[in-house]
Amino acid sequence: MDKSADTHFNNVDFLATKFNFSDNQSVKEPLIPRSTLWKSETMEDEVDRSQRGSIPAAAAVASASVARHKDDRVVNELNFFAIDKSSREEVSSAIKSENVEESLKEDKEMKLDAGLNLLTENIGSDKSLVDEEEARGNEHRCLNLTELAVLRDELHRMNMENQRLKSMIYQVNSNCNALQVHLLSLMQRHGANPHAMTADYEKMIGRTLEDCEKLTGKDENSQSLSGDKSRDGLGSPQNNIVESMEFFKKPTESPANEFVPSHDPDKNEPIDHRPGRDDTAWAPTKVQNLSPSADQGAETTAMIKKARVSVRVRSEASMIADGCQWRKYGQKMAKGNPCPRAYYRCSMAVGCPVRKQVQRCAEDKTILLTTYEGQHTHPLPQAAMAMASTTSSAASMILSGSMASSDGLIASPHYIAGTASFPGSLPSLATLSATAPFPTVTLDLTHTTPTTETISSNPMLLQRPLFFGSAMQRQVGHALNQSELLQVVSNQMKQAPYDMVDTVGTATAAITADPNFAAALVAAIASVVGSVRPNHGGASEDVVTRSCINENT
DNA sequence: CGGATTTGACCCGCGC
DNA sequence: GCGCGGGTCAAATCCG
Repeated sequence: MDKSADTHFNNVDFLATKFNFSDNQSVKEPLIPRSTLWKSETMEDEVDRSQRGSIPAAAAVASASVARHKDDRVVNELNFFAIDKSSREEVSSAIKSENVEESLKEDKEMKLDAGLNLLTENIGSDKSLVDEEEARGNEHRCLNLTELAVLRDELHRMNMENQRLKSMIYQVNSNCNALQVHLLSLMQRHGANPHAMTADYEKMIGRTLEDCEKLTGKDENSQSLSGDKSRDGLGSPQNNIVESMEFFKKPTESPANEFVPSHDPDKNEPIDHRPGRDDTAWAPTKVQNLSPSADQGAETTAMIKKARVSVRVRSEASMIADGCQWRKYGQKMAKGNPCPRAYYRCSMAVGCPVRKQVQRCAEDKTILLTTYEGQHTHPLPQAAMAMASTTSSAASMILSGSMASSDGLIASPHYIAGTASFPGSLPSLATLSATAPFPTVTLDLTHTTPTTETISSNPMLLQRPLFFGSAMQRQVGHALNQSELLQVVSNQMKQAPYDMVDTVGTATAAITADPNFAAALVAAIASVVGSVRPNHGGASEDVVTRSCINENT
């Protein structure tokens, strides 16, 4: 991929994953990481303090900025943007000039206020020393009041800026979505011609970059502060892309967005597995008819429905914060574990089939094992995307393995003695178990820092410094909560497009060689590229899917 | 009062 | 057929 494309993905990645501008989410759980967001250490400390004190991140930013006065304001505001250098400079100059003007204006107002007060205080009075002191005191108070007003103004501006950034992120997300869908269509069209596909892909990247440039400052005034219009993509320069996205969605109803895009091996047609359209969506576990007599397609479908993703994290809390709303519907004592297993279902939308089980590890009670099953049928908040897309991509990976086998069991080349680890991921970070009743991918986030040996022995980790190992090493330096940890994993997984594009030629060759692989690959790429889709993000599971790609290429 | 949680009953698949 | 274990249901209860 060319450099510009890299930049684009960096921007998307940063905007989509480093910030959480969703109103409620940012209030409940600030997801601003330490490592890259703040340039000023002192400011970072302030934000950290605020987070510890449960002060919303936005407020923390505002207060930090306010505390710094005008000189630092420019830098602080710039830190909101993680855009490329040129865009940053443009925005910087724009904000600078704006601030200079505003500073002058504020100074004038202060002087004016001071003068008026003095006049008011001194009219018709003898200039005794006491009066003079009183006047000075009043003047001082007035100055403080003015400063307060200025600070309030500043806060207001920050809020407006936040709103604007929100809408920007939304539009960048739209771009990314369009990119994803376009890539899928290209893969389908040029499956036999990797070169043509790469050319098209680069063209598309270029076009989207242009749109991003427009977004990131060249036409700031056109950005709706309310965000409503831009969220819909109406009147935005991305309209054409959004439209094309809608267009490309239609044939398969956005496979990456919904449940696992699979192919009927017999008909070679996409199967709609979306739970909302599935009659058995609310009776998943009672449909355990994985009988050998069933045809391969039905078997695969059942397998997908039962595909699970487990996440192991160390936590004292009873449940990890994954951004979703859950309603507990049962609790059982599981055999061999003194800790009860709790059953939850997603309550963010009526009829959402996603369930999860939460249980403490019998061996180590500090480890919380959360198992997700199913696919959300509704938009998800940013914080929930990583986990949500985990299940779909895991299912797609499982699908790719099962479809390659004749007996419907997982037959991945990684599959050794029932459990497989994946190249490109950290050892034991992601495992696929076929010994469980249903295929389960386990993400073990209890392992914090990989050793030097594990990194050096893994070419994938050496290939790109930002990949899992090093990033985890850097970012797990401080205590992470579950959401942060998932974000770390998610962020690193969003780097996957580089590898994906690098291997796109060989991947295409694999597609042409094995039609069944196409479905899994499309799902994998969809979840990698489409990680910022509102109801379906690519994230930690990408370790699985990308590994699948690498393995098959 | 409405939504969430608790908890015992029930259903179902599986192994013996 | 029976018992066991996992999973779900639904009435009772809790809570904001």
